[in-house]
Amino acid sequence: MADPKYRQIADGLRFKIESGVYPPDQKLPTESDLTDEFGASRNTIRDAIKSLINLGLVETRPGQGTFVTKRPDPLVTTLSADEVTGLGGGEGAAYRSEVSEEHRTPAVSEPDVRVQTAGGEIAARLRVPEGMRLISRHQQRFIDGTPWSLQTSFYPRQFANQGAERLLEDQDIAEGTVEYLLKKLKLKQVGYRDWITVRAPNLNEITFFRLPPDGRVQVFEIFRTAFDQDANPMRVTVTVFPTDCNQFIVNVGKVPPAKYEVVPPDGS
Amino acid sequence: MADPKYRQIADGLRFKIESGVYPPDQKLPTESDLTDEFGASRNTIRDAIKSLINLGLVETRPGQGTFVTKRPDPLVTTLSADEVTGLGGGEGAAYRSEVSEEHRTPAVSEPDVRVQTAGGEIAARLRVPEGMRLISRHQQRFIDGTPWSLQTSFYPRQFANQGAERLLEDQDIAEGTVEYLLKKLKLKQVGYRDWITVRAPNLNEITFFRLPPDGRVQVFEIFRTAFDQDANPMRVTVTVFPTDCNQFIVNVGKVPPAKYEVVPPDGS
DNA sequence: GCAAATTTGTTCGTATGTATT
DNA sequence: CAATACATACGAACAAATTTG
Repeated sequence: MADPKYRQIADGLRFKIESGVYPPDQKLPTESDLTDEFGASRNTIRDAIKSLINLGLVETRPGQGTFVTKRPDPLVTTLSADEVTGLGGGEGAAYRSEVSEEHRTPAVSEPDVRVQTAGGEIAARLRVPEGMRLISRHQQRFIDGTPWSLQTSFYPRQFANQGAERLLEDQDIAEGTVEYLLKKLKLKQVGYRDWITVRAPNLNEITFFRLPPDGRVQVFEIFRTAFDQDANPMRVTVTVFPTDCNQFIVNVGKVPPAKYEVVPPDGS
Repeated sequence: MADPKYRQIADGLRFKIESGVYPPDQKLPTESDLTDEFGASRNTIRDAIKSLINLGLVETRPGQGTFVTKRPDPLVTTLSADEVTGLGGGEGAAYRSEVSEEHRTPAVSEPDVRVQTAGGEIAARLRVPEGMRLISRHQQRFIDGTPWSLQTSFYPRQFANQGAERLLEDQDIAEGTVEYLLKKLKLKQVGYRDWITVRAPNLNEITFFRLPPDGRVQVFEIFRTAFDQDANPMRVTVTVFPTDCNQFIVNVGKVPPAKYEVVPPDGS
């Protein structure tokens, strides 16, 4: 009798879900049925169900019931450069998203461009003093019309004075900023580092991605620092994705395409 | 008056936390103080605090109070191979963990070795029929004595018959399995693919990592498929890390060491 | 070292609101 | 419109952990 009652109930339901007694999309008994089944009050049943919601195992729909969740097809994004096209593969226009079925159509908003001062996080990655002026270019990305990622790129403000004026214009740079900066500033991107973190979403992100407001769905935050031929950071791009429908691939060395590894539902 | 009261309270507290009125480690007012401050019942206050817990903003300690969380130093692991040592950097003995201070000492348990049949997930990645017999080698990894990761590697069962008998022994393979398989089976690992996902922890993981049992701290699950010189999968390694104290780095092309990018607390 | 006070954790009861069928 | 099912909110009681006197 160590565990509290709501946890015992949660574990009991969890076992039934994970062992397939309640398969995905199945409706669980109603709260009042569970009240009888477990001999607990409705509030205690609800505490148990809340913890299953936190685990992502079930979702509740007012007026309908509680249902075992079925995860949506994940979007898979490759972070490493394409072996064939070489460095920068997937850069500029968008991250490449493979293993996503062909009928998926990406879209990008026009950038929201600002001049702002560098905060600690960005300043450290760009290796500039805190408070320096930066150009930030913020874009929203969609796939099949649904919000997919939020992306912000930061460049030193002086890039615009040194010939890359279009960084300050709120229009997409069609050839990609990698090409553009090479052409205008002779800055050649020779590599990049992706720094992958996971955190709770902020209010903006909850709104944009339409996440549950309690923050149980977290987000990837990926910091991409791009380096020029002198090994200096030339750009920092921060991209945010919900964790519940995004996965990432990193290829190292010689590897075949990922298509072969697409996987049936469930596993472990 | 659209939002429910507990959410308004949560947003109010959240704002105070994010704007620094309540800095990290600060104790929030007690539940009964908040009851007076917001004119809500204790249960409603508790609902608000629960949602802040889900967001990872606060933690409660029975008998003490509610405190603004302070995130621990993350462990940063590089997934891409080392530029200098070439392919396989960080393989065999352990993933490399850089930017972790030098005084951190890793440890690995002896492997738990089994012969089992391939499930869908692993079978697809190893490109073998489901139900085929596999050798699994499971290890627990620690840093400074605290649980860090759970790792399981899968190999085709017949590798042991073809000369790599030690795969079946429950002892660490000191030179690393990459070297061992090259020596014994002439299988040269020419590359690997890491597939990065995030999910809720299962009961094993909650126990091992000592995560809160409600699953609000999720885990990275990284599938590493290693390929041989014929572009066939020779190994699948699944590693699980808690997301709250682990981050990952991917280097592509020519990049300087990551040390420069270590970042002060907070940011946005 | 112990008892009291403080603070959060669990459980129940009850009432009312809102979404769906 | 009525019935069903989940969501929110309040009140109350006791338990468990911790600090304080």
